Amino acid sequence: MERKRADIIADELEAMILDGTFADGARLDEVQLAARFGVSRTPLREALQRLILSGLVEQQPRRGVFVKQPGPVELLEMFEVMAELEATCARLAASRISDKALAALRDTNARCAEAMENGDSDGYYAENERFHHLLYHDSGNSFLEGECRRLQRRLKPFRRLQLRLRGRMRQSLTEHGAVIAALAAGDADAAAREARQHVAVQGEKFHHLIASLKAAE
Amino acid sequence: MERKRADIIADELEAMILDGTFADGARLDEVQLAARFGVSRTPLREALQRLILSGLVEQQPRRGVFVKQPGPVELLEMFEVMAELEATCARLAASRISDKALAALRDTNARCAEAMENGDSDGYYAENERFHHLLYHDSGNSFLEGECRRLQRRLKPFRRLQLRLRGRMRQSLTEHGAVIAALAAGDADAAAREARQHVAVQGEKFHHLIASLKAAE
DNA sequence: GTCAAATGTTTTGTATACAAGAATGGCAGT
DNA sequence: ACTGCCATTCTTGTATACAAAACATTTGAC
Repeated sequence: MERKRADIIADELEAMILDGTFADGARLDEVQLAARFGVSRTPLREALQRLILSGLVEQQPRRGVFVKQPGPVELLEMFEVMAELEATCARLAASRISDKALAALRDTNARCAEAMENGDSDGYYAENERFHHLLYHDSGNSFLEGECRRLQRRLKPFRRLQLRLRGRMRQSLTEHGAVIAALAAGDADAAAREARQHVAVQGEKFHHLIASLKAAE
Repeated sequence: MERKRADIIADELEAMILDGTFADGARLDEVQLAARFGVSRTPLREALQRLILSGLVEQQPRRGVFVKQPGPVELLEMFEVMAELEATCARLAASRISDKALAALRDTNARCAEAMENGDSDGYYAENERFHHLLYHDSGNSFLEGECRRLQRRLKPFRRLQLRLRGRMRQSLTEHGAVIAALAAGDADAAAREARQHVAVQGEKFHHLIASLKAAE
């Protein structure tokens, strides 16, 4: 199944925006980008359409598309929704999860611990992401799973920054453990609470996040 | 701010799909539709792109796009997510809602009651929708509000069907009251529970509806 | 010198033309 | 009669050409 060029370009553009290749508010010039990718405007516009709908850029009719990096408020809102979505996954998983899936969660968290001990930040990140994806899946609701993945993907770059905070990995690990324990006990409310708490960005942490963002500019 | 033709076409196509103008699995022929709307393939393809991303149709590369009506399982999953999203709105609103907003909710529900007494099904539907949109807004999280509206819009046609069930309007009204009461008391957990229940019931009712429809055939 | 109108340029939105892959139908061979 | 292969045709994907709207610049009047 061959993907079309527009798909590839959309992915590349998305990566570039998330990587900060384009500044906030920068205009994405169609002809310029078309030349850069070696295609005509048609597939490029198709790619832009996708970015518009995913919310990464904004279109002003007859004027062009501009990258729209989320501001502090919007970011906080998205994290809040992410926390609630993951809480929902945990709540549903509490009564639906299988022993095998529970074991997989434990296994993944063990690998997180291992990566932490080795000081392997990238490895930790990968296993952490796996943990969350497993949780989404364990909700037993594939639509929910999809929505979670979508939002997580959007928040990825900001989440990654958070990991830099000192001691975050160890704390995160403990929180994963709490979620697992609640799931094992079949306690839906506790599982939801722990998962929400794990993702929620609050007070001081948020300030740090904003500060890192500014520092990264 | 002038909308472009592609936007209008996208809306019309969406309405047609939701109205059942196209059967499930039907192919949307580009040239045919372009002729029908009196435009070239370019804006039409743009409109199709939007439908693809909103999940109403599915694209098979090099083969075309096909309408993808959600099956019973997917539908139940979506209702479940809707219930949880609205529960989240209620939870957040419980600690954030203003007296004025609370009054607006009460007001809207009163109009629901009025419509019910008049046997005005359409009026009830409109005020009910307004009630839910107010709740989304009262979450104080505009990103969440947007996600809720998006999913609600997707579920609209199915939601509408279930109003036919006997006694549904009265029950719905009572449930709205319970949500309002919890919000007034500032009880986040209760508000979440009531809102979740209110929407979840719709999912269950949907089962009944499916059964009735099949029985009626 | 400044403001404004007009023209020219750039850029988006749309139409059409072209290329390539997939479906279809016929033909031959068994 | 049935199956496999080839050619034709149809459809999608991409490039280019055209139209119209926004932006910039220049020129003219006060």
